[in-house]
Amino acid sequence: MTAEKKAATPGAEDASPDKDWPRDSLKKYASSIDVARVAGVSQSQVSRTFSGSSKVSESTRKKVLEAAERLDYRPSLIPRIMLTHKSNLVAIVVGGLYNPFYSAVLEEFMIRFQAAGHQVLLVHVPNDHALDDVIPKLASYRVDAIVSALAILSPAGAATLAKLKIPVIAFNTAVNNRWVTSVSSENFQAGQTIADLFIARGARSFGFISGPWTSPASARRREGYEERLRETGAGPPTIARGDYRYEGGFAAALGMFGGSSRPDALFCANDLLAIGAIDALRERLGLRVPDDVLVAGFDDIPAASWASVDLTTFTHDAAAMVDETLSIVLSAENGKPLATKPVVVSARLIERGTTSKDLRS
Amino acid sequence: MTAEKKAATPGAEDASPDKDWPRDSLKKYASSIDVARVAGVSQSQVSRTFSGSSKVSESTRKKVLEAAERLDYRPSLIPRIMLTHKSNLVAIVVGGLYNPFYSAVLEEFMIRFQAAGHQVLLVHVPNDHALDDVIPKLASYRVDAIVSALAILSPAGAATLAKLKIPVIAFNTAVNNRWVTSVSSENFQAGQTIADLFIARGARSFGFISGPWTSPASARRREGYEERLRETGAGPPTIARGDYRYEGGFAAALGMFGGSSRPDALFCANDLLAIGAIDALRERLGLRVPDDVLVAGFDDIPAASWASVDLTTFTHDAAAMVDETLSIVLSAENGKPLATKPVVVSARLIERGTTSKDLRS
DNA sequence: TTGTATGCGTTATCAG
DNA sequence: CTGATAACGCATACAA
Repeated sequence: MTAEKKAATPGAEDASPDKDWPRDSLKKYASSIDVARVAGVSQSQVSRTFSGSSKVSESTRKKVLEAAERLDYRPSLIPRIMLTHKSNLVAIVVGGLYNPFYSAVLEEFMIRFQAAGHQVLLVHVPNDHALDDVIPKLASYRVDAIVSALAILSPAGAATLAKLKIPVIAFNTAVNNRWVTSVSSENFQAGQTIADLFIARGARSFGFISGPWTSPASARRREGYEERLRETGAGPPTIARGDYRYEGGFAAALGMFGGSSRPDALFCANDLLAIGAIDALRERLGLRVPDDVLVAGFDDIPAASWASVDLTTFTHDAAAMVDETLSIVLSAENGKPLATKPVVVSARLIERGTTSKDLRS
Repeated sequence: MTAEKKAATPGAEDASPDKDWPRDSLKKYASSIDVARVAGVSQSQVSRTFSGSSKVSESTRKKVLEAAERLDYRPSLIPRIMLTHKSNLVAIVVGGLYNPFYSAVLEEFMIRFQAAGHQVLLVHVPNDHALDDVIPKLASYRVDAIVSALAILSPAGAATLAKLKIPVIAFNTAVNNRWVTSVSSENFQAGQTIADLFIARGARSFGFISGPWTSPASARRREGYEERLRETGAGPPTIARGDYRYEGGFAAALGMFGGSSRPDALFCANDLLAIGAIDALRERLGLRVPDDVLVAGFDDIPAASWASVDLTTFTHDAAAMVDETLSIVLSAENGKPLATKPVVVSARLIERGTTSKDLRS
């Protein structure tokens, strides 16, 4: 049966003209074969005209372009994926965009990847565990690489990813192996730096509001902070757990400063927590920042520089993060294994109003 | 030549066993043929096992699954796209994620689309004009639909889209035709509502800080505001142009309130502008909000509910927006033309502190 | 139930 | 420079 169609092809150029297109309703796009037929050339020439790889005479080129225009032809990239085993698709996995920092990084990535000729497949996973549900989908779309902006990436999740043999770049994760490269900011150093700053401003008692316990980034910032406090002979900080959100910072600060003894310097694992904490101090507890309490955050989200907030914080070197990631992805495309060392990009202190007071004065 | 390979297939199951896989370095994934060979069944059976559409005997099913496991087989979706002319890919076009409202909507979309079995291709375009560069790419990836969160969509851009015969859902655009459906909030009514509220609070002179002139959403909000002010006999509002960003609101407010005559009620086209304006009033001009000036915004971004901001604003019915969009996309997939009427979802007033004062008291 | 053959829309190879 | 043809990996109609 099907052989019949085939058999008819040899002389088909001039066969049933009405059979040209409105055949099946499924077909939405003209194919190179359709174009070829209309232009009166071979399909190869159409392909060559659009890929530009090979030479085509000006006359055929013109005929092809005309026919293509008439049929609204858009070459499909799908078959190419099959042939080359490269989709030019990069998946970005995010767990939530409520933190403006992630939005900003995501945007940066989109721009850069597009510029490099990649398309971005955006994937949302509510939590680390759900990763297993999404991964097969990504593999099925043959993404070239996966960038995980997930705050946390469990060893189990990492294992799932590793099985796919797809290069993975993960932010702020402890995992790092043949298929997973970790990219983080200088979290530990930032913690140290803030401790130094607080001490220089005359602070005597210290507080820290963390992200989720599972967040390596939060843990590292805290470690640096605690270590430096210990080194300088200051007492250990009071710790409260937040969740990286405004509300978490607000509630944690209420708890930490509601009692009798209160810290006079507070480091928060991110800006959202810090802003929540500041609001709790000012609006609910009647404390002044920085006159009574020094506060610092991390991320340098847009709100941190608002006049009413003016928060001391750290900027990630977003450009470097993206650069590194991009180069990892690109080199991985040549089949090379990933760099085996975690990548660390700088975090720069931005001093603003919330630490501008010398507590001894 | 190639025919030889083909000819060899019949008895190939037991042929050169080393030829099994590490053939070409390009190939990263096992194919259904590889699995079939290892399992000792036909490729069809592998396909059937994974698609689940047809019946497969328990014994073969088991053999197939085992082989697949051993080879880390992940069925590719790419060929299916070719067969069905459906990619299950939906493109979301964004112009910038600096506005938390967009991030939130984007996240909502991702979640819903994924739940509906679609993947999201995220595309960034710096401006309306650049849309033309990106569209062909999207067509080449055979996306099923395009959701444009671009604040503006020019008629030219719309025309480009229409040629592709890809369903487009655009937010807050004036365009609406066979291929482009517009989805917006009740911008006009919101403008009226705010005017009413200001008047009820005893305001006498009014101000408005707009988004970019090209933004239809901003224009509609202003129109409703102005119309109601006119109806009630109040003077026309002082207008300043912002750009939907904090800095724009800050600068615009400085200009509008820096002179001798100043409005005592200010409506801003979005929350970011409003927050910028408030900061300018409080931190730079020494004015009190709401005691001296009432302020309202639009979007209900997270920061609007921060204790230090406490901004009166409007929430979009994000869930409805996504619902509508999703149903449009899904129905369009059956080849039906798009709904010809623009979709309007409700905007609900959220009264907060920045309008809590009665100016006459 | 299972196997065979064919097509989807490209690119690459190989003859002309 | 041009045309035929073989893949790529899967789904499906058809035959067995």
